[in-house]
Amino acid sequence: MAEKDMRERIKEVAVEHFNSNGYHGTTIRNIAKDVNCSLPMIYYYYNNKKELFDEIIKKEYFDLLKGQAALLRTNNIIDFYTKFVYDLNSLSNYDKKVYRLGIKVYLSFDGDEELMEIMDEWEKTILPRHYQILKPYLENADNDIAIVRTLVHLLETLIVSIVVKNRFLPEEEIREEISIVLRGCE
Amino acid sequence: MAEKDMRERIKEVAVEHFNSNGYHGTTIRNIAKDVNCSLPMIYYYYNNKKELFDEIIKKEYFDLLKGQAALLRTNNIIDFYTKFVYDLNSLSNYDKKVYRLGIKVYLSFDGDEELMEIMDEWEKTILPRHYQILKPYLENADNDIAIVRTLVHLLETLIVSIVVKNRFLPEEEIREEISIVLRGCE
DNA sequence: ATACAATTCTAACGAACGTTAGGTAGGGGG
DNA sequence: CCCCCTACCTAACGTTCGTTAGAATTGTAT
Repeated sequence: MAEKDMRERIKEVAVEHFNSNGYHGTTIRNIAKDVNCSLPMIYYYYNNKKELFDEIIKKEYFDLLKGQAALLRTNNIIDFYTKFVYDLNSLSNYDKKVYRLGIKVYLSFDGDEELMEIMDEWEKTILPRHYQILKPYLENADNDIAIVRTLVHLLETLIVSIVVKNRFLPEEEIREEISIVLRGCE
Repeated sequence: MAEKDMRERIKEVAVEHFNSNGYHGTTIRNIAKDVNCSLPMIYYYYNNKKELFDEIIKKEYFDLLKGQAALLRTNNIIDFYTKFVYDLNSLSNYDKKVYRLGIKVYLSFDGDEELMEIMDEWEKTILPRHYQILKPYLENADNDIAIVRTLVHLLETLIVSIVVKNRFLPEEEIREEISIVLRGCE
């Protein structure tokens, strides 16, 4: 009967519900209804509601982030960052929802203290990572750290636009904005 | 017995709860407990939970936004935007929470369709407004619209940092980032 | 065929939810 | 003194929640 692995189907539907209604707004009953299984089925695969939510953030979301962070870069830094953002447009619906849910927790709009701490740890790695990427292109800038910070801030909004607000951002607009911040670097 | 107007006290506590636990995570009982009043007291002043939430967004949040939008500007555009962001640091705790809650609805992490539509209407006014402010300083730029868009995007992240993540942003950092985007304008 | 484990179910538990019915307390005007 | 309105209460309604007990079903190895 199962078209896919039941455990996976539950997680997919859960992502949808947590995304639309938040942790507290999501009910196990509604998940079960959409999965087309009985209610205790959920408890067969996940010990409780929180464990289901945690697995989505800890596994799915961070897998996504780490995949992104490991992208190889071209030799043109503006191309690289443009592609980095633009490719978010074509993320699968599932990945987009996972991403959105992660950002929700990152902004402490959902989830709990424990997940927030994991987010904080990750956040600390962001600036240094981009500084490493950009360093070669910023050698003749006196405000290199500020430029990296500004770029990361801009990226954050662009990511939110695509993933959270579910807008499509044209490549040209992304390139324009990144170019404005990285003006003078090449 | 009432130190303040009861209706106002309920709203203040409600802001706190909606902020920490979201709409679905907030219970009328817990609000009543923190207000130190009985449960039906809430229903004496507000018809139901949703009306309480809606009043916070529709009145408190948009009052805040409109107050911000009406700020007078100095003759130095970088000073103006730096002050615009920096002043968010010293928002009252209540206002900060209202702001945070508004952004949560804006990102459709909470609230309902109806509130989202109000947010969309507001959002449409943002770019034109800043374009009007910046136009005089951008006359010799060919990508003026892109610069305005980039600045608004940067502002969004800075606002989120202060209001949502509850960080303090030093004036100098704000000024640096805004200057990078507005490089060449004065 | 039979035994056993993995998978899925029906039914129900207690607790907490939003909301309401119907009361009490107190003060100001007649 | 009594009436009535405002402000507040206790108690309960019906519903839905997360979770579990325990049985039915299915698949698989012998």
